[in-house]
Amino acid sequence: MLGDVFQEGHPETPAQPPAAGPGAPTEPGADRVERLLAGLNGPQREAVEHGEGPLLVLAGAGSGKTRVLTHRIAYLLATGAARPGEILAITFTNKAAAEMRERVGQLVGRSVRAMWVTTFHSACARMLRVDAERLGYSKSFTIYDQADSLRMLKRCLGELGVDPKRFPPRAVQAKISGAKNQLIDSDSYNESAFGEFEETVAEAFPLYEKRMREANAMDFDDLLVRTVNVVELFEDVRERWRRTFRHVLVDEYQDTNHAQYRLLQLLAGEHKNLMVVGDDSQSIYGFRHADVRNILDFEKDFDDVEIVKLEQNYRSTQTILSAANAVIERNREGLKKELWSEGDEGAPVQLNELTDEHEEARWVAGEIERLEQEESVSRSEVAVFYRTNAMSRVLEDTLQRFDVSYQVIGGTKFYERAEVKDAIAYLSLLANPADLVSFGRVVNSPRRGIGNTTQGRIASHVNTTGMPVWEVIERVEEVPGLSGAAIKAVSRFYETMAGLRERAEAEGPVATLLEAVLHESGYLDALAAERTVEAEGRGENLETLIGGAAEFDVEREREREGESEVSPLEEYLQQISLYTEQDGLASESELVTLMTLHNAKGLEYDTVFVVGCEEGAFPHMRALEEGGEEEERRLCYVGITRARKRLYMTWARERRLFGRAERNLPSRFVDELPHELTERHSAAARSLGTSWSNSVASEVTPAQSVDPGPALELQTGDDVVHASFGDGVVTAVEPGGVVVVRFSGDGSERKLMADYAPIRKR
DNA sequence: TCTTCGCGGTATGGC
DNA sequence: ACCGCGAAGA
Repeated sequence: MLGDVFQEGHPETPAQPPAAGPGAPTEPGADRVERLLAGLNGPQREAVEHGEGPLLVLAGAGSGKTRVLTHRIAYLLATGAARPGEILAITFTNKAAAEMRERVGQLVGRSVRAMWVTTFHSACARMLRVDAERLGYSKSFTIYDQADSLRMLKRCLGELGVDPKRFPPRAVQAKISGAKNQLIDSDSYNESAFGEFEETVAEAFPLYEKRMREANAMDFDDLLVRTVNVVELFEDVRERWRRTFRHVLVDEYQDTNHAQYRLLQLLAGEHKNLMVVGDDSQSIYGFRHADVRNILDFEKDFDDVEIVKLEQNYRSTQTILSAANAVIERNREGLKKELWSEGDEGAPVQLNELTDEHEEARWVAGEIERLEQEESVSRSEVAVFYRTNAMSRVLEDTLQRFDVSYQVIGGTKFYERAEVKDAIAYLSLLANPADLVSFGRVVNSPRRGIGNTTQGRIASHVNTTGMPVWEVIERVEEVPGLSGAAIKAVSRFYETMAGLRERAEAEGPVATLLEAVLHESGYLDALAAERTVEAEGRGENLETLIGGAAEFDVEREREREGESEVSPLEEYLQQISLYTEQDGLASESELVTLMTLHNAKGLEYDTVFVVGCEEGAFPHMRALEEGGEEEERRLCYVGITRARKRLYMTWARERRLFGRAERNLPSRFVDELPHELTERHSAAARSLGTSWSNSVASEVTPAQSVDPGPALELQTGDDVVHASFGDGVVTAVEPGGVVVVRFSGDGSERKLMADYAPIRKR
């Protein structure tokens, strides 16, 4: 669904797997049920066949949990226990939702269309489109992402005269978000606020809520909290959704927070048809207030819970599983589970020490090339995981230089680019005339001579009168203190927008509207006038955006034959505001996949590299400070268990952070791996000539043969390739790792740091 | 009002 | 190493 906007076409799913056949609907139920159960192991079958009432499936990594969920849904349909429209299946990420939808579709065909298979946030947004008016929002409320919400909060803090140096807006935002996820409102927060900082938060909290409501906007937390509010406050709403969702299924239950838990209780507390699937060992979202206790206490929270444990792993080699088990065993908290497999022993875990992040990246790139050439490993079956997004940059640079094409999941997202946010903000303002943050974003972009002063006066007029910003600019002459020039500029802006608004209200295709917006606002003209490569790139991004909108239009036409309660524009905005780039770029193409460990959950690859395994980086220092060692270890467990056949863990002795070189020890998690499962290599020891570690098996460094290796090895006469200067030849090697290279392109001779310059041997 | 420059904070993770 | 913001200049 969401994900489809940018996914390759629509693989118009033939939707009928061999099992169900075209005759499925008329096939006797018993047969269909038998086919659904065939191929499931004992515990899996038990979970699928579960009758009414709460069910907890403790599913170890790779134990076929999605299979159980999808088959359970199909089973409910096949046995007549539920109709498609009565199913609510919740996951945490859009990617997981898209996959689940696809796989359910393969089992049950087009009836998947009537089901709600989505994320918590999407489900809530959808429910709120129906009922938000009960809480004083209009249906067309805007969803603010973290950046938008921060802008709003900064505005509020400014209004209160809070010094941002003493009370960083981000910290205030985190506090408010934390409170909301605990379902603590601003009044109760105020009562328990302690100390200067919390008292400041207690002051900002209600104002922020007020301004958000005036802007008819919700942040991500609001989506959950407001849904809980509306379901809790209004009996008819509660009854409606309870009747609608007679079966609720939740994936990754270990990652639910209190608000989500409460919502599930409200929706499923009565009929109790709640199936939750999860693995406490993979609980890695404490930072966004997920509470492992939810899964640990599920048995106590509901009566007559059936528990099924899935421990047989169908994914990884025994070596990888043993490594995972060894790591997770160190945690004190958690339910005992032991993964086992009928599969092969497999290759040992490869541990590699490198001198710095550049060498690490080169090593990974070289090893990917070697695997491809010597073991015919497809690049699409290779993934590189890192702890923080910042680590992707060096990897990206290096892979590019090695001509290894890759895709990055997450990270700087398409929808977070300035030009894309601008375009969306125009649309948001058209859909929601009170959207002050979007107004602030677009009113002077492109430049219209409406600067900070004018904007500030408009904003405070909005605050004092409580009128939507749209109405304020419609009657801009009433805003106190504005110069004649400012009034004129704002009026012109208003006229343009009013024309666009009429088009929006005609409810035509979103793509057409978006194009009109970009043209008539002068946005494209301003871009064109820049005449820079960057501006060109931004133009291309906007074209991509329009293309995506066009796909949305087609999809909407086809999927929902006009039975939607909201306008196409509103629906589009909702979709993309919850969309994060999972890059449908397709797994068929030969791309190596890069992502954070958090993003990796739920995925699997033949070959996995976990880079940056250093104390301080992973486990991350900030996480350790917050007492999150166990969560970091679970994150490591998640990373390890993604690998089917080959697992590499690498670390760099030195890594640049904020431009400063930091020396680090290998991650404690590396040391927690039993020696008999690993093979340890060190390129660092060799190139530096010294080693801090005796455990380095220096005779086992076969990977070096294809690694372009530490550039220190360059000799006069070597042919090299530089990322930007192209081909060249080494004319001299100087002490301190400096090489002199003459480039054939322009004949220039340059001194380069062999270790850091983007060069490699030919 | 807009643009440029320089400083300082930043980069744990995501819906 | 990069981005955003404020101050100062145009």
